Amino acid sequence: MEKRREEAERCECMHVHEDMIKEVHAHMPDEEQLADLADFFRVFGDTTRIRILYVLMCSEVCVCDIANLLGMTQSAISHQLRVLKQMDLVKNRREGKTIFYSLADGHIKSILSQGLEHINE
Amino acid sequence: MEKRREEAERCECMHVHEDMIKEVHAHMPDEEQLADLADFFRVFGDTTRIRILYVLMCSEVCVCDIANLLGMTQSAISHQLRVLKQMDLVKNRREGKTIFYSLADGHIKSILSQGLEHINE
DNA sequence: ATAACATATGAACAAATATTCATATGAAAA
DNA sequence: TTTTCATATGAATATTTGTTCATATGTTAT
Repeated sequence: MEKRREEAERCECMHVHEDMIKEVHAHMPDEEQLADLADFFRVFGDTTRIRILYVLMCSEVCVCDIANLLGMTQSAISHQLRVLKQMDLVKNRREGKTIFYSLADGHIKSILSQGLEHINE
Repeated sequence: MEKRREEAERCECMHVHEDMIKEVHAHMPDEEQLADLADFFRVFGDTTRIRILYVLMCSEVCVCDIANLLGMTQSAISHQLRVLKQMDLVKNRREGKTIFYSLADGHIKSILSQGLEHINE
């Protein structure tokens, strides 16, 4: 029976109160904000990007210096810098042939620190 | 020529000072910490997990209530709760057949808030 | 014991992602 | 103008990831 099949995946328990359901929905960010939040944190979810951010914490650096510092190809770094730029975590500035990248936002450092705090218990 | 090929990907510029290179490496977390950091933030990089965390901010809830609240299958929620648990973001407690989940850590809320702050500029 | 229910989990699949390779762009130097 | 160099980008590929489906585990009630 179809009905049984549908219900197979749903459990019927309901420990939660009516007003709690309302509270949850009241505090839940809307779909767009949720997506933006996830996108934002996903950027920090890659060691290459985190390394780049740590480099930029020290100083403004050009793409190829980052590549050399991290021992990776220019292309890989460039692709990741684009991701970081799209998320407004870094900004850049041209000087002749060279393009210098720097942190766009002061509290990037504090977000990474909080992450470190957590993983070090 | 092999040499040309190798160098094709590496640029030779070096705007960076010697002591800067040292400073970068001094401040850079080691490989293990980088991986842990990335793992930690990647957990926040999915809307389902973020939604679960927002639910748990309101109260301790059982798996199937979360599933019902979010309109998702029990299995999907269970898989994600495992991820959250592995990362020590949630804890659980058994009461008969039911297993109640709750936030493991107070500063999860503050991390999400910082994320929201950033995306709202 | 057996049935019923809440949760967990392994396998399979589709979608997203990071890197590489080859090449394009854009600026300075020759 | 042509070459050179720093950077960007599109396509291809391998890996990771989220969900589903089917089923296992573990607890309570019958």
